[in-house]
Amino acid sequence: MIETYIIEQLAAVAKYGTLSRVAEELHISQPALSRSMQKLEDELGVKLFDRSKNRIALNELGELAARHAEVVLTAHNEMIRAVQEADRRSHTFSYGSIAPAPMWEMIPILSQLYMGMTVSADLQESDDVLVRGLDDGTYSLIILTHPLDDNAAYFSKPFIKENLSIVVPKNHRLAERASITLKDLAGEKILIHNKIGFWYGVCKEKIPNATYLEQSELSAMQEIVNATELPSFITDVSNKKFPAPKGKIAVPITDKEVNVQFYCVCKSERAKEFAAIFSALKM
Amino acid sequence: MIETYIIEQLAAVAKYGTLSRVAEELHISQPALSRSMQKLEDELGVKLFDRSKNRIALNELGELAARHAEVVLTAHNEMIRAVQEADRRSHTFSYGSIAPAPMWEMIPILSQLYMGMTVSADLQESDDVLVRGLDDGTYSLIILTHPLDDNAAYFSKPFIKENLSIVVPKNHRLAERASITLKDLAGEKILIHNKIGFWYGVCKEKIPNATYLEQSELSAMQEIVNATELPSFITDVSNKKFPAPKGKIAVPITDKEVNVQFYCVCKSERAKEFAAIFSALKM
DNA sequence: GTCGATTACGTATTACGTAACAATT
DNA sequence: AATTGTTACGTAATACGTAATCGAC
Repeated sequence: MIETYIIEQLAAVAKYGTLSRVAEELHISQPALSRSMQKLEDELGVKLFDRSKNRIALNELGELAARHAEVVLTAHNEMIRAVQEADRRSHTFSYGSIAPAPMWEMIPILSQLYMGMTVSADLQESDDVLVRGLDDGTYSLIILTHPLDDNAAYFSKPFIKENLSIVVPKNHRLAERASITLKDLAGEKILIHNKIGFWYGVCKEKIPNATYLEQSELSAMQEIVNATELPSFITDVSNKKFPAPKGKIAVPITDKEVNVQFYCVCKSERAKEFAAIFSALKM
Repeated sequence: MIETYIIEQLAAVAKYGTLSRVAEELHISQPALSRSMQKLEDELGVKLFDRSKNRIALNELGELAARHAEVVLTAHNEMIRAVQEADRRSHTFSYGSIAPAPMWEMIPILSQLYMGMTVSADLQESDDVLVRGLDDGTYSLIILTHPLDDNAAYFSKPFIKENLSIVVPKNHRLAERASITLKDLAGEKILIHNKIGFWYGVCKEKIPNATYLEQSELSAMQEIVNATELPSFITDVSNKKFPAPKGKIAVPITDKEVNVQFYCVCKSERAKEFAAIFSALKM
C-alpha cells in the first residue's frame, strides 16, 4: 500500500523534475523526498528512476507511475470535494431569485423555518439558469416572474407583486404625468443598479435609445441618486426600504413587463417538505 | 490529505458494517480503527457516522465517502498493477505458440539471446488468441502454422516442420500400412494429450467417430501409452524426445493438416529488434 | 455476561530535519 | 563555489496495542 503523501510527491517530481525543486514546492527537505522515492521503489519492487551520482530522473516506468499517480490524486481530491460539498448542501438552504425584492422578502421566512442552517440566496438574471439550478439541486427553491407549467415536475405558488416607477426631479418633463410607459423614457440618461436580476434586462431592452449610468454598489447608488438630477428606478417594494429622495417624484410605469407577480417554485417532490415555506408566503 | 490506509479502512467499514468486524478483517485493533475514522471525520471536517453509545454506522455522507473511497482504491491498485506489469514485461520475453514442438525449440534460442530476462512461453489452441496477443503486446512473438498475410504489419519467417504419425501395436489393423489418412482412423479409441495446441482441434475434427482418452499429465500419458494397446499420436519432432515404445509402430499420416510448416511471426516494427532470433531459427 | 465503541496511556514505528558527504556543473 | 542527491543520525510526530470504561443487547 502506497500512502497518499508519497503519491503526491511522485506527481510533483514528474511535474518539477528535480528533487530539490519539489522539496521547495512541497515545503519538505530534500532528504525526506529522496527517502520517499526510495520507499516507493521499494514498495513497488521496481526501479522508477535513472540515477547518476547527483542527478535523478524518472525512467519510463517512473513516468507511467506518475501518470497513474495523477489519476489517484484526482480521485482523492474528488472524494474530498464531493463529501464536503454534500455536507455543505445538507447544512444550507439555497434558493435563487430573478429579482432582489422577493429574495429579500424570503430571507426572514427561511431564517425562521430553517434555524441553524445557512440560508444562501442567489440573484440571477435569467430564468434558464434558475430552472437548471432547481433541476440539478443547486437550488431548493427559485423565484420567477411566472409559474412553471409542468405541474407534474414543479410546484409554483404566487409570492409578492412588484411595480416599477421612474424617479425624476420635479422639473423633469415627465414629472407631471400620472403614469408613463417605458417608451416614454426613450433617449433618457438613466441611473441603474446592475445587480437587480431580470429588471436589468427588461429595462435595457424595452427603453429605446436610453443611455445608462451603471452602479453595482448600493450605497454609492444612493449617493448618486441624491446628488444628481438623473432619473432612476424605484419600485413599490424597494420604496419601503429606500424611499425616494425629497424633491423628486416617482412616476409609475404601466408596461406589464415591469408590473410583475412573482412565483415561488420548487420541485413537486419537495412541495410537502417545503409546505411551511409556502404557507408563510405573503402575496 | 487523507492517507491511503484510512481510505482503505473506510471502504472496509462500508463493506463489513461494524468496527470490530473490520478490525478483525484488517488485522488491526478496534481502537486503532475508531481513531482512524475520527481522524478522517476531522480531516474532512464532516460527520460521516451516526454514533450511539456502542453502535456506529455510516450516515448518508459516510456512504458517499465510502463510494468515493472505492474509486480511489481502484485507481491506487490499478497504479500498482500497471507499474508492476510494465516492469514484468520489460524483464520478460513473452511468446505464444500454436504447438508444443516449436515452443520447445524456441526456448534455447531465446534463453541464449535474452540472457538475464525471463522467457515466457504460452501454448494456445487458436490463431486468433495469438494474433490478438501479438497486437496488444502480450506476445513479442508468435508461432503459427502459416505466415500472416499483412506484410506491412507483420514479419513472418518459416520455422521448423512437423509431421504427425499414429503409434499402434504391431498387431493393429493399420500396423502394416506405409501411411494412412486421418479418415482411416475412423471409429478408433485413441489416447490423446490435451495440451498440444492446434493438434488437439485438428485431430478431434478430422477423424470421424473416434473416441478419445484424454490426459494432460505428460508422464501419466507415457505410462498409459506403454501400458495399453491404444493408438496414440507422435510426430517426427516429438519422437526425438519421447521415442515410440518398443513393440509399437509409428505410421505416418498423410493429410496436409497434420504435416505442417511453422512460422515465426512478429510485428514488422520489431523485426529489426528480433533479427538475431530469426537468423537463429532452424528450418 | 458478552459485545461493540471509545478513551487513556505507554510504546514502537516512522517520517522528518540537520548535518555531513559525494559528485556534477 | 554552488547545486543536487544520498547517507547517517537524533528527534518529533503518530499510529499502534493493551487496558479500562461505558452502554446496549
